[in-house]
Formats: sequence, structure tokens, C-alpha cells
Amino acid sequence: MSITLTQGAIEALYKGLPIKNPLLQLLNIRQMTSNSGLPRFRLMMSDGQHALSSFLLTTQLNHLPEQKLLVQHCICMLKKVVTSTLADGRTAVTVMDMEVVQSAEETGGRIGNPTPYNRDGQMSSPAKKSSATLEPDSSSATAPGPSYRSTSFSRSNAAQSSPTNSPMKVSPMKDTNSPMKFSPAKDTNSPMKFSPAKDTNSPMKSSPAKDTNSPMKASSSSPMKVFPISTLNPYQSKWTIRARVTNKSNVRQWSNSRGEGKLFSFEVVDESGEIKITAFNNEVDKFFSLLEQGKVYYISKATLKVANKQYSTLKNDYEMTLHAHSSIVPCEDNQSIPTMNCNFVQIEELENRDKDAIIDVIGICKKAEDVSRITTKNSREVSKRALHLIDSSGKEVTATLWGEEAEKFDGSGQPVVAIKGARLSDFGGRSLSALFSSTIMVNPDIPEAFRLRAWYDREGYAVNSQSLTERRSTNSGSRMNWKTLSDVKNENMGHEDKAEYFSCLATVVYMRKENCLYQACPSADCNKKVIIQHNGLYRCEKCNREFSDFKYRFLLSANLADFGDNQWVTCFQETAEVLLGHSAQTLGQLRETDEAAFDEVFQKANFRTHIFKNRVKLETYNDESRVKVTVMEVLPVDHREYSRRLLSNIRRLAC
DNA sequence: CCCCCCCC
Repeated sequence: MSITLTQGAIEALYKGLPIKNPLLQLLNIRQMTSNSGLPRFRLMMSDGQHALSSFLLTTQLNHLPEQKLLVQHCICMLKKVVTSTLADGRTAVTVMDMEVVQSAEETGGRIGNPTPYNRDGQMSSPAKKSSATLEPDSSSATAPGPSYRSTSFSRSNAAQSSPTNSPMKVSPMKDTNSPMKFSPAKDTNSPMKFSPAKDTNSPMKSSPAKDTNSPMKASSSSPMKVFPISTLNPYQSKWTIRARVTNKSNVRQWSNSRGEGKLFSFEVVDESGEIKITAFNNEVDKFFSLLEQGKVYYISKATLKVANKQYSTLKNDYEMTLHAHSSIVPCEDNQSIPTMNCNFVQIEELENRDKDAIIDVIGICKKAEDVSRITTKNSREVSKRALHLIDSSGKEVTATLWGEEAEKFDGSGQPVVAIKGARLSDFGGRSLSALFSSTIMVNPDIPEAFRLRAWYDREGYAVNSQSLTERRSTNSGSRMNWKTLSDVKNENMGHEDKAEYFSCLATVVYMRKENCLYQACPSADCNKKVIIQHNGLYRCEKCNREFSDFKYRFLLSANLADFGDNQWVTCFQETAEVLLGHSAQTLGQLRETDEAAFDEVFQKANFRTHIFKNRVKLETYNDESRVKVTVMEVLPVDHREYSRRLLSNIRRLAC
């Protein structure tokens, strides 16, 4: 297929002149960060004659570059653009709607020899400038373009997410009657299934124009043109979306100075994104019973408005309100519509996220506390239930469910629990709370859940996990004898006959992996090192017995550092497990089978900061005395405690 | 047009 670029389109677009569906080639794409924090893509487009890098992709279309549909040298039809003048006088051409009409692969490279379009209409010399300014990785685009603060034009790497961060389609489990139990053998034709065929990460092989599943194309089974949710905006009203309901609220009454009424809201998802939809009063009566969680509908003629990010947890700048002429029609042929977008954050990573962040989490419910009734500040009674979730980072966090969700939750069998849209709080360090808008999924039918289940049943159950949520808030202070590492030396701690104890905030800067494990006696309460015999059996001197097997135990030497000093310490079984996030048994096996993976465990655990509770004692071997520090407990860094420690250390240094 | 999201 041969495509002719629309000559003169660059100039027309730059000047804001009307031009219908011009065909342009993408010469370069760079990712920036917009004011909203979302990635913002800047494009250099060419009409074969001129190239201009003043194109901005509306964030609603971020899925195109993120899914590697919009890549260098592909050909695009710009279906809606807005040319605007920025405060500094420069021009930006914002692409509101577009379609990739030919893949980069099919196009096979740059078309023609375009020169940078200059605002004065003067062309720079092609021989001198074009190669430099049009080079894909050139960091200094000279063509006029908008300035975005705090943004260097970094290479586009949005799609190179780690497996745990990749967008996932999840079966919604908000069904209030039947929390799904773990059932790997479920009907694979269920519309609630995770559908790997629609994996948004898979690079498109064929031309999008030929792909009937492409989100850019209308559904063949539908008379109207189906729009991807991500392309909706308040400036166009003729659209229909085909989307699955992922989260439907109950009907709620409201009453305030502006009036009163009733409403409910729901969220819908399609291949391209998600959006929240709200219905008021008459529309509640009209649509509440029609809409079912998990089902797919054609939706059209609703009002788009800018979402209030304060309340919105969805990845969409807009939200929708139904009105008298809105249409919602069930769609039976809905296999291709994904069931939910999740972006799971590892529990360990919660430590680094801001308070009040809305995140998606998945973990094994190691323990579910009993449901209890509490009275809120507003004298309302509500049920609550705390879940202790653990994932393969070896970290644990407490997540609280509320109301009906708390009452109906069944934690038997330590199910996998996924929560979409939980709020991160700093209570007890770090904890999670479900919101009205959260979706709780028990044993969801998704790869992460299977992976977690396998991990937990194999080794996770044995990990002495570290919780990010402190059990008692009174923990810090009285029981802690805070010292810096230099204090420990300067005060000659442990030099008396008896052992002394101190706590410190420190970072692991080195771990000796060579001798971190030893082969220990397998009997229950004996951890003595065994000696392998000539007969292949393992002998325990303490038990005076030979065994056919041994168990691995940790004896890890680590170097800790704080801002003023460093200190070698010893970690035995439980503390080493916390530092490394794996059981001794698992790590021992890993060392035998996969040395690279073994090394990686250490790399991952290194340079982590924790609170260490330690025992210090002078020990004497062969007339040589030295202080030995043994780690008794490793605790997560409570951010408030961290600030207090930092402040008091700074004050002391200042004296 | 709502926007409550709770408790230790």
C-alpha cells in the first residue's frame, strides 16, 4: 500500500488553517511530563516536505505510544487538532484524535527529505540543518515548540514497564453476592475473563488499518462508529463507546444548598481506557437496573466534563454525566472488551509512595481480622475488617475494608485479594484503606493471582514477612534506645559484662553472600551446623545423630551505614529473612539452581533502609576482644520516626 | 447536580 503524505499540511496546521484529515509521518516522539503528572508525548511530524516538532499528543491518546502503536516512521491521519498559541508566543498543535494508518514497519523509513518548518516560512538549508534537527535522538529540537517545565525530552520509555506494573485486565469481582473462590478451571468463555489476546502490551504486528480489533476502528457488528474511551473529550458529541461496567455504586441520596436528589455512578473500561459515569435522578430510574457489573454496553450521548481529580481515581481527564437523551444498550458480542485495568504496586513499593495515593494492590490475605463495628466521628456506625496482605516482595501491609465489603469478606483459605483503587494512608507507617470507589477482588482470574498463589504455597507462607503497618502506634519511643552508629562506638557500648541494646536507622550497604547460609541440623529445635560424612549423611554433634538431610539457616554478615559511620552486624534466620525477603530454604535452593537469581536477591536487598534493633556485646576469641553487633529485629522505616531521628541528629551535629 | 471514603 502506497500512501502519499498531505503536502502543505505542516504549514496549514501550524497556522491553524482548516485541513481535513491530513496524512503525516511521525519522525520522532519524545516523552515529557505534563503538569498533571501524566506522561505527555511530543511529536515531530512530517508532510514529506516540512517537519515540525510542535505537535503534542492529548494525554487521552497516550495509549497509542504506550502500546507502541504510535512509533517513529508510522503514518498518521490527524482527525482532530487544535492549534494554539502558548503564553510565550510559541505555537502548539495538539492532536486530539488520530489514527495510525500505516505501521512503521510497512512504511519502512523516512519519506522524502523534509526540512524543519520555520515560523518565518524560511527554510533552513537542508544540507546543513535537516540531518541534525531531524535526527530522532537529537536532544535539541530547534523547531518552535511549547516549553514544559521540568521536562527534558527523554526517550519514550513508557511502555517498558516491569511485569508488575503492566496494565492488566482483571475480572471484576464486585458482585456483592458471591466473592469468587479460587477456581483455576473456570469456564474460559466467561465474559468476565482476563483476555490475553487483547494484551495491550503486545506490539501491533499488522497495519492497524487492517486490524478489526484495533481500538481505532469501528466495530463491524455495530452500525455506529465505536470510539475508544480514551479519545472522548468535551469538544465532540457524536460518539458511541462499547465498554464494560467495572464498578457500579449503590443509589445514594444527596442534599445540599444547591438542591437534593439521588445518584449513582459506575465505571466502564474498554481496550483504550476507562471513565467514570454518573447518573442523577431520572437517569437513576432509567438506567440503574439495566446496568450490571461486568456486562458490556453501547453508551452514547452523554455529557463529557473535566474530571475532578480530587475524587477521581481513574486514568482519564474526563468523566461523563448521563442526561435525558443518553442511550445505553446492552452489547452481547463483548469478548474483546477487557474486564478491568489494574496497575499493581508491589507492597514493598508502598513505602515510597505518597500518603493518600490511590493504588492497586494484590496480595495473599495471610490473615483476615474479625469484622468489628466502629462509630465514626460523624456518629455513623460502620463495619470494618482489616486484612493482612503479603506479596512476593516479602512485605506485608494492612488493608481495611468497610461496610458490606467488610462483612461479606471471607478470608478462609488465605485467598488472593486484589484491590483496585485503595488509598494509601500513613497510619502505623503505611496502611491501605478501601474507598467507596475501590473494587475488591477475591481470587481474581488473572496471571498475577496465579503467580502469587504459586509463590505463597511454595515459599511465601514460610517467609517471616515484615509488615509496613506497625501493630501498635506506641511502638516507637520508650522501648527504643536510639543511637547513631558512631554513638555505639564512642560510648563503648557492650564493653561491660552484659549485653546492651540499641536501635538505629541505617542502610544496608553490603552483605556477604558467600557464607550467608549454612547447613543446619534438621531436627526441630536444633540449629547446629551439620558436617557431611563420607557416607553422604549429615552429622549433628549436638544431637549426636546422623541425618539424610539438612535444613538451610541464615548467618548473614552485613555492613550497615548511617550518615556518620558504618558497622558490621550479624543477622540470623528471622532478621536475614526480612532483609532478603526470602526463606533460607528458598535461597539455598536458588543458589544451587540459579546463581543469577540468587545474586539478584542480594542486589535487590542492598541499599535498603530499615530500623534495626540490635544487641551489642564484647566478645573475646583467642585473647582478641571485639564488639559484636547482632540484629534482633528489623522494622520498616516509619516516616514520622525517620523525620524525628533525622532532626535530632541534625541538632546534635549543630551543637 | 455527587465527591461520603470512616477506626485504631
